[in-house]
Amino acid sequence: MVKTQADTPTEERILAAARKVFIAHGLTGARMQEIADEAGINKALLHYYFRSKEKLFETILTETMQSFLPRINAIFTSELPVEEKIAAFCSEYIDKMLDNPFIPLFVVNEINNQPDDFFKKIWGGKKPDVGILVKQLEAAAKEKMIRPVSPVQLILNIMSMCVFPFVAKPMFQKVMGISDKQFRLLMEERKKEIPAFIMAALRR
Amino acid sequence: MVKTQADTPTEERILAAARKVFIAHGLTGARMQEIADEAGINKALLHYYFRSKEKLFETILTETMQSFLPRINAIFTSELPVEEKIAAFCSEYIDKMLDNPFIPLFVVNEINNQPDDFFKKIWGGKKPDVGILVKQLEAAAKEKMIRPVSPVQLILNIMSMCVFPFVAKPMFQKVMGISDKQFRLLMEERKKEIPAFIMAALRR
DNA sequence: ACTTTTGTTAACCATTTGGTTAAATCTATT
DNA sequence: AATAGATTTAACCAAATGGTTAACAAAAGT
Repeated sequence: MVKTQADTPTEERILAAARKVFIAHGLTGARMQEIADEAGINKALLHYYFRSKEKLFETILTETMQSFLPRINAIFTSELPVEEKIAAFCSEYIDKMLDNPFIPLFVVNEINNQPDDFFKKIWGGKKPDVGILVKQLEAAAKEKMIRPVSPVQLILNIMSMCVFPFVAKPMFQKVMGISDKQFRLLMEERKKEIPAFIMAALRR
Repeated sequence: MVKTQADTPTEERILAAARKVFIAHGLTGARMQEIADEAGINKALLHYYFRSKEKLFETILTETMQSFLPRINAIFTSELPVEEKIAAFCSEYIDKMLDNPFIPLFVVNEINNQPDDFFKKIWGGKKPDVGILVKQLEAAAKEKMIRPVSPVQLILNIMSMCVFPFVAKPMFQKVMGISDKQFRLLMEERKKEIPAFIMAALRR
């Protein structure tokens, strides 16, 4: 006899349901009852396994960020040449977001609601280190490989072009009248388009 | 005798307070009591002047969008040459957002929460028309003025670079350790930086 | 078999929240 | 001044929500 749902451990079912509901509605918007229903269990069990809404949320948040940050950090701190580093970053980042399109907006919102809590809980103090990239850019500019640029502005540009389309996904889809499938194709295209665009702007 | 607050009409005080609270917390997060307190009036007055929370919200939303869209639309549909059009758009858009840094995230969120309602109420059906810009880009590419580009990708790039820094403002400030004043300076810089970056990427 | 521990549930509770009401106060108008 | 109309307030209400409790079921020791 196959119990496709019932035999997965309760705790995992809760986490899966909580992720879904929290990402859809955020911390304040999410309802404990909806999480319970989604998991197919009694609401009291949520408090049995995780003490409170906040605790449950924190668990999801940590878990989510852990799936993002390490690889990004690895790329940033690697010694890849600038061009490859940018390409790797864009490709990796966009791939991750294609798997979880709602995460960027979710993260941005939570940072907005409790900036201090967020960073302590998630990054344990170690921000992504862009120091190496900055040095690489300065070196490349000195060797006349690229035009001199403000590293801060460039990093802002790269991040913006990668992340914003996901934050504004519903808006773009509505304005441009494109389906989920078409959106995904556009983003796949961007994995090469953005690095090409950036390098075209940098080369002298 | 000067009553700096008391002599502004009640309705205006409500609108000002509502804008502040709604923009800070969004539709669901905002509390009617907080709006009343902020306006220094009794909560029942909110329902006396505007029937419900939704109605009040809709008023603010419409008002807010009306301060954004017309000028943007004007630039988009104008016959300015590509380069100037892009420069004008960035400068205008960033200026608007510098005056209301919270609006982009606010708008993105509300679109996410009720995509259909939003567009009907706000745009009355007429989306910003990028048709002219697309034709200009194709023409410029044919005349070898710029490299051929996917207009959709380019527009995505422009919008992203202009808007995202405001959506992610708290995050950037935390990560890069910059003050409000410094952030403003960075954004002022971007009004020229972004068009320059884009044109450098486009020119052949 | 029985006792203890763990897992699960329905019913309940206190607080918050959008919204209402009836009485009070203020402002014209006659 | 008296009346009518608009404005404002305190008290109240019903629904929703995070959280608790006490009783019950299922495993796990013994």
